[in-house]
Amino acid sequence: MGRSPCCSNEGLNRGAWTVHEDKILSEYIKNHGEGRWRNLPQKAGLKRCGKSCRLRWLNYLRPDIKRGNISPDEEELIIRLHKLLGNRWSLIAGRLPGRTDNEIKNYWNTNLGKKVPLVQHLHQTTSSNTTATTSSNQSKKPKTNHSSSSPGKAPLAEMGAHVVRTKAIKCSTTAGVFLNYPKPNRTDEGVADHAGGVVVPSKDHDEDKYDVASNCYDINSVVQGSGLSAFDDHEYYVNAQDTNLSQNKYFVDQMEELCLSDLLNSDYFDFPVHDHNFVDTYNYNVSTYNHPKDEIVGDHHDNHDHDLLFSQGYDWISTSCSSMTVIDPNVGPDFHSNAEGDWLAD
DNA sequence: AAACTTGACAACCGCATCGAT
DNA sequence: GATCGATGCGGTTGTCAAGTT
Repeated sequence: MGRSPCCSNEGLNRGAWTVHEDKILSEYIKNHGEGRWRNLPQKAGLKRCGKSCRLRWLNYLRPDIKRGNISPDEEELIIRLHKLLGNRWSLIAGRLPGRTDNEIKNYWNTNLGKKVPLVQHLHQTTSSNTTATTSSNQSKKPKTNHSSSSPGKAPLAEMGAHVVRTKAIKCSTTAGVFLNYPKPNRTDEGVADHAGGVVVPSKDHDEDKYDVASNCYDINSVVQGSGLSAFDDHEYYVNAQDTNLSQNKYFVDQMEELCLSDLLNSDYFDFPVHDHNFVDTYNYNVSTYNHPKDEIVGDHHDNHDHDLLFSQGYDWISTSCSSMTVIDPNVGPDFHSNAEGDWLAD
């Protein structure tokens, strides 16, 4: 019944790794590379389960691990990313070069989970009164006792934090909703930059993805269910190797300014327009946004500054326009949003 | 100084997802 | 399309050091 454990525990070491074990593992991976974790212990001569080896390598032995205290900048970024992404530790870690998901998770649980509710509360009480009413009731709840092991969960819910709710699906196929990326105006010449738009599910096709209980929308299921090409987080917007803190902060700024989750959590059902002209605009732009490993976009360009987005967009848009509402501030006439960034205003 | 509490972090576990067949 | 092994993710637990009583 059920699946068998990844490895038999018989005769295997558990608990803290010794220096000797670390050395064996490091040497083995240096010579043979990562992967094939299940067979690795046997081949390397370690009495550990493959999972344990993988974890040890990823969280501790990897050469690019950044050691030392979390800087204030990193802390701020963690807080903001957590507000946007929730407990998607691997995604958050992807924006913090050299940090591991485990490290960030631990840091959150022991530090930020306790102090962030206070910070967010202060921010919320001084910000404009545009948040959804569903969160306001929750924010008035007295602070409850939280398990020490997961202090980050309840405060977010109580604060009505605007988390993009997603399934705990693998990072490599996590869907993204991207805001404010450069994309073209349609002009006589063809392409010019302006503020980006938002892609949201359409009511007709994706209503079932809406979680009424939590007043959230399951972005992943929307994208997957719509037959869309999902974005590759690692490559598109969580590539630690290609990013730095300031870039990542910019990324978060863009997300926050437009209150992504407000939009998703609120009244997008009322958005009226299926703008196929805009879809055409995107298609027009596809070749501008290239990705190193992109095989969908035929043309290749040097511009990797924008490889955050749309290298798979061609397929994404062209195959799914019938089930998507594409919102563009410069195209659609009558958009409304709760978002504080009011480019969707009348 | 001993007992107890708390914090920090490493490690484990179960499950979801991917990708090959 | 179904199955299964490999992998990755997030929640949870275990352990130890530091701080407090």
